[in-house]
Amino acid sequence: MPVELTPSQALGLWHAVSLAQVRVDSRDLTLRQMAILLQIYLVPPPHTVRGLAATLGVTKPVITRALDTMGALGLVDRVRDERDRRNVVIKRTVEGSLYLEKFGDLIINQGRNLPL
Amino acid sequence: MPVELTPSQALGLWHAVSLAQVRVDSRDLTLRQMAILLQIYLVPPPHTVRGLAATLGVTKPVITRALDTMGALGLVDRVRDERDRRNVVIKRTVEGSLYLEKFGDLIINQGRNLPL
DNA sequence: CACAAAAGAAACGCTTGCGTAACGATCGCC
DNA sequence: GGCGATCGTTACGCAAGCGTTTCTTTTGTG
Repeated sequence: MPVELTPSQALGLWHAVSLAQVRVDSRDLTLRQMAILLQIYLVPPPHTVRGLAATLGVTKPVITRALDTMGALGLVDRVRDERDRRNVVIKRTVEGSLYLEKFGDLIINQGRNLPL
Repeated sequence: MPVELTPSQALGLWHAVSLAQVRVDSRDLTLRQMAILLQIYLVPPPHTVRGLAATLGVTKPVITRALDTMGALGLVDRVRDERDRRNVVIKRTVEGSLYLEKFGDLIINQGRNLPL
């Protein structure tokens, strides 16, 4: 189910959401961190460092650092894969789900209130 | 003209756009920087450091630094206000317009290609 | 004219992120 | 059992961001 947007709506929506999010939450995630977070929560598991790095087109340390940061914020969790102990499986958290749920609501509301 | 989105569409759109932007452009603007940039380009001028700080709910140095960075990237320009030389007026640039135009297209295309 | 107020920048010490390169742990396979 | 390959992390030197405070320039007002 595609979403059809005009250029003005597209940028206007991004503008309104960015602004609202900045005002409401001092956590200033980079676009990369946001992409990682959404990938983890919207795409079926399992997620690994290597897989995320390939998906995002960035190096592994970038993923490691983002997981450090977002782990400290409680947004994600890391668990060693017992079947192949070289791997780390990235887990979702309750707090992360809540964070994205609120963020989704924000998008919906800002979209609804777009100026005509 | 409001945009009606389901929770899945809202987060899915943000996910797809973030991912595509990360892959296509190594410039990793923070959410704050993006909010500032969009504010400058979507809201009628003039824009000042003080005004942006108030709009974003952040301190003035945050704006100064963001303008430094984005100025170095060619996305914005600063000009002293000749009518009140304490002020600095933030100007749009051709490169900044291009950047946002491409970004808008990206949003539109990702919205159009959202999974059903 | 003097002087407080205002705008923006710069300074300070700190934190976080970067890319590259090196590292330890673990696996698969001969 | 040994050994190259793979996975994630750590180390390194550096760039950029943060909040707070201080400074410089300019304005307006008594």
